[in-house]
This record gives sequence, C-alpha cells and structure tokens, in this order.
Amino acid sequence: MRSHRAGSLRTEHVGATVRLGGWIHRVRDLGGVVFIDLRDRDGLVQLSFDPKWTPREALAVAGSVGQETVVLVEGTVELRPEAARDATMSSRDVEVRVSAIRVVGPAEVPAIPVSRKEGEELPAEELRLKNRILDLRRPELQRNIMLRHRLLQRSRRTLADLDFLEIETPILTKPTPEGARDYLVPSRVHPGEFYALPQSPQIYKQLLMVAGYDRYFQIARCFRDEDLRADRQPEFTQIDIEASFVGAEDVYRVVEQVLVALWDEAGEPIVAPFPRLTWREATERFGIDKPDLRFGFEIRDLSPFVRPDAAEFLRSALAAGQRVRGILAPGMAGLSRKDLDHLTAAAKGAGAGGLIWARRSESAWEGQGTKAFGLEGLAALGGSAGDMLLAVAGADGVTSPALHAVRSDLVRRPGVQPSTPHAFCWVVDFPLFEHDAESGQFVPAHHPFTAPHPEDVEFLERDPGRCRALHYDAVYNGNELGSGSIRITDPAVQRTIFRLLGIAPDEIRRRFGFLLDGLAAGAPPHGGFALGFDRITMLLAGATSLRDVIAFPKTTAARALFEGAPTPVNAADLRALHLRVED
RNA sequence: GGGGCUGUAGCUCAGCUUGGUUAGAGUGCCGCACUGUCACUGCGGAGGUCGCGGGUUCGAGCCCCGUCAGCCCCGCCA
Repeated sequence: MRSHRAGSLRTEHVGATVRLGGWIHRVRDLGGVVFIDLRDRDGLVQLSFDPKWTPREALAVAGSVGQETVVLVEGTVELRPEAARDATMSSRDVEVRVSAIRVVGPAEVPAIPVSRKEGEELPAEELRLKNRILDLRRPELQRNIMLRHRLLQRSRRTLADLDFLEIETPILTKPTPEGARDYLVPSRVHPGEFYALPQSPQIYKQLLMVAGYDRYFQIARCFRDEDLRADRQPEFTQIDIEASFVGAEDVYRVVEQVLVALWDEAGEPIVAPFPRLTWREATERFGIDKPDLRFGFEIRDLSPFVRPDAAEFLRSALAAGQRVRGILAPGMAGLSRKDLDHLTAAAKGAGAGGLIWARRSESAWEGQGTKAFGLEGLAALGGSAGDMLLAVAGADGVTSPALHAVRSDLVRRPGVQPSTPHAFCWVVDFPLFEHDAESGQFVPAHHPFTAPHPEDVEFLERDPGRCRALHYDAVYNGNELGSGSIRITDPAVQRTIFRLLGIAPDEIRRRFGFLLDGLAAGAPPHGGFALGFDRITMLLAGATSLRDVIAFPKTTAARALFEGAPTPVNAADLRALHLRVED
C-alpha cells in the first residue's frame, strides 16, 4: 500500500511518485489550498493540496479530515517553493503534491492532543496512561520506544558476538520468600499451591552454569510486588548475564563491552575500562555506594580539626567514637542564608542533627564553623577565598547520607558544571551482610548466593559484619545500572551462609534444595551480572520516568490504566483455582 | 505502612488568600470566510455533576472532615 514512510522523504526523492499512509497531524486550510502534516513513525511530511494538481474530490477530503484520521495518499515529491525552515519536520525540504487521498481509518476527536502547540504542556500523566495509544503516537515517545528497540538489538548482538547463548528461563517459578514480595499465580491442577513470577532468573542461570552452558544471557522480564517510584515498575526488564570459569575481572570486561555498545548505539561515545572504587571508599568520599563522579565536593574527615573548646555536641560525638565530616565546597561562599537553610533541611531530612558551616571571604573565615574548627584548623584544611565548609557530626551511618544529600544539592546549583558528561565506575568489595536492626539478624546485603571475599572467609563465622563480598555494582552519574557477583559454588559454604542467615536446615532443603543439589552435581566457578535495562534506556533517552520508555507501564499503585488491570474475577474462575476472596 | 503535591470545559490552566449576581482564558471542537501555509489568519458558536461523599453557612469551586485517583518522597525493593 505504501511506497515510502512519510517522515523518510528527502530531497533525493524529488520527482518521485509516492504512496504514503499515516495519521493527520495538523491541517492548515487556507480556503483554496490546504496543507496537511502527515505523520508516521519516521516523522512528518507536508502534504500540499492545490487545485493546480489536486482533483476537486481530493481537495474536499483534505478540507474535512479531522486530526488523527488515517489516510492513504498518492502524489509527487517536490521541493518546497521557498527555503522552508520548519526544523520540526524531518522532511522539511520537500512536500508531497497530492493527487489522491483516501480515508482508511476515521478517528474520533482525540481525548488528549497528539500534536501540541509550541510550549504546550503535556496532558496529566493519568490521562496519558488512560489514553496510551494516543500518547504513544507522540514523536517523543516514538523516539523512546524505537531507541529501546535498538538498545535491545544491540545488547543481543553484542553478547551473541561474545559467544553468550540466549536461553529463556521460566516465568512460572518457585516462590523464594525472601527479599522482595513475590507475585503469586495459583495452580488450578494443584489446589492450594502457587507459582511465583521470577524476581530475577538468578537461580536458573546458576543452574545453567552447572549444566555446562558456560556463557548465558537473557533479556529477562522480572517481577517484584513492592511499592513503586519514578524509576521502579512492578515488572521490569534486565539484561541478565552469567559465565563460568570467570572471576570478577572477566565479568567487568563483558559488562563494559555491553555498556560501551549501548552508549554507542545512543550516539554517546564512552571509554572502558571504568575506574573502580571500593564500597568503603565510595561511602567515605561520597557518602553513598553509587557516587556521581561527574562532580568533586568530596567528603573529608574533619574530626582532627575540631577544637577542644568546640560546642558540646561536637565534642561528645567525638568522645562517643563518632566523627565530624564535611565538604569543603570551592566557590560556594556566596550561598545565601536561604541556601544554607535549604542545605540544612536536606541534611536533617537525611537524619543529621544539623549542619555546621563556615565561609571564607576574601580575608577571613566566618560562620559558626569558625568556632568549631578554629582559624588554625580551617587553615590546615586548605580552603581558599570563596570556599564554603559544610559539616555534620555523628555516626557514619548518619553523616554519610546527610552529606550525600548536601552534595546532591550542591551539584544541582546553577553554575556547577560536570567535569565530564559520562562518569562510569565500578563499586566493589561490598559487605556480604547487613545487620538488620529490627530483627537483630544478619541479612544478605544483596542475595545469599554471593561468594564471600577470599580474604575474609575467616570472619564468616566470628564477625560476619566484617566480611566483604565478591559483589560489584556498575554506577553511572550517580545511578546504579546493575549489579553482580561471583557466586558460591561450594554447597558447604552455601549451607553456612543460609545457616548464618538463620534459615533452618529443613527450610533450606525445601526452598533451596534444587540449588544445593545442583552445586553438588559438579559446579564450575561462575559469576555474572544484571543490568537494569529500563533504567539504562531512560537515561539514554533523557527521560525522567521509566513510564516514558515502556509502551504500557503501570502507575505508582501498580495499576494498568489503559487496559484496566488488575481486575476482579468471577466466582467460577476463583472456584476453579481453589481460591476465596475475603475482605 | 507514613509524608507531601495535584484534581475546575476534550486538553492546559486562572479563580480559592478575603464564601456572595450568569465560573473565565488559551487551545481543541462545530460553522462561515480565506490560493503557499507551517502554532495559518479573521468572524461566530457550542461546550462545566468545579474528582466523589458528608459537614459548617442565609449562601460553598473557595472553609472543615472523609474518601478516590494520579504524581513525588520515606519505609520497602535478597
């Protein structure tokens, strides 16, 4: 039916007779002549209707079609009479002089606009989600969805070229009641029994290693029944990778190649290898395990500079073994009272008791911080005129998030320039366990299949909190792109971990027996990674929400507004599944 | 589970501070005019359960209580 896409026509097509199909984006009816912008996934082209070349019936159609109607047109490609300068049209230099037009898909007046005026706000997100097909027609979303396609293809090609096998794992899986809540699926043929949708293919991919498929990948859909955010959806996609006979270095190299390929696909050249930071270093210098390395403003330990006659709360914090840490921010002395209040609120919001500051004017330091650190202390810090010192006292668990909040605020201020557009890094040597204050238990910092750091195995039993893991995160501009680890392959070690996590032997058997049996069947050393594909696409598309890179996303209440899910089911269906709904 | 913001015409918003006649604007839609526009232009018109429920009041879009939905954040997300 079509010879070309509307948005693909260029000057090289001048003179050609073309047949196009697309949607009516905009109509400009001047009475005698009519102009229509025709849209398809390649973009827009101007259709020109003129009695000189357009039959009367076709002119009548052009003057009466409504927005979003689907038409087939035939005509010839011509250069526009004057040098057209409409940069919004991909085919701006040419137009199609129409000889025939036919309406093939009449459209109701759209509930939300597809073509917007310059500067016109987007409709409310609720309406965009309810009218998703109209929203998906917008060129911005079409670009995002097409970029997503290219990134998917490029990751497949890159990994296949590296000799990775794409292998699918089940969507109906075994519940592993740990970590996030599972989405459950009732079994009809086994009353009272349930499948779970996978939170990730973790165990399956490890078993594939045991089975000898030594390089695996999957573009895997994962499901977690947790509360949502702008960057979190109940179902999401990850590029899941696992390889045998590898160490962390091998995994870094593979993941770096994938990321370089993806950024290249989006037109952003980057270089590998990425710098590395230990988890301890990251939290010490940046207050967080996913530092944004595009900016300075590093955190320093100011404890040694606190004067003996400093305020009581500072001295008692030090006496309690806590620290005073802060950021010496170059050129920030101009922050107003209001700015400082804002920064203080940010620090307090992250748990700090308050924020101490001192600013260095041309000649002297001023502010409450001068008393805390004294002029000698401030001099020893090495600040120069125009600098601002911002400090927080407390346990590291308090000062780190507080100073991260302060730093995040600072880097968003006008005039603060990133040193580079793309700052990747590896954060390595994460702790194996975290202590859960609520239960008093150790819980896995990531998942219970992560191998302990070989140097720390001795601490496993006597000081689990001190044990590092062979776990690593890929971080980009302050965003976690994904994480991975070298896995435990010794069933005895795996049992020990389960035991330390307080899981009873029979429970271990019931939940993880199939994994332990697998490891006992002859397991190669292996490890892998999972990249958050939606988040990567969002970052590369310049979008601010995952919803803008997913064709049919859910709301923050996990509802699908367009199709209307979830939904109650009728009593007969429930009976067949052996379920009864209580309220 | 908790906190915040938003909800008025198909769409984007104003009106709420200080309750008071017929709730406005832009755009879209409908009609008329217009032969090179590109946010076409000009003239005319239709279009509203002010999210929903309750309360206060002589009187509520506006004040109070509740509720629903969307968004953002904390908890949570091995």
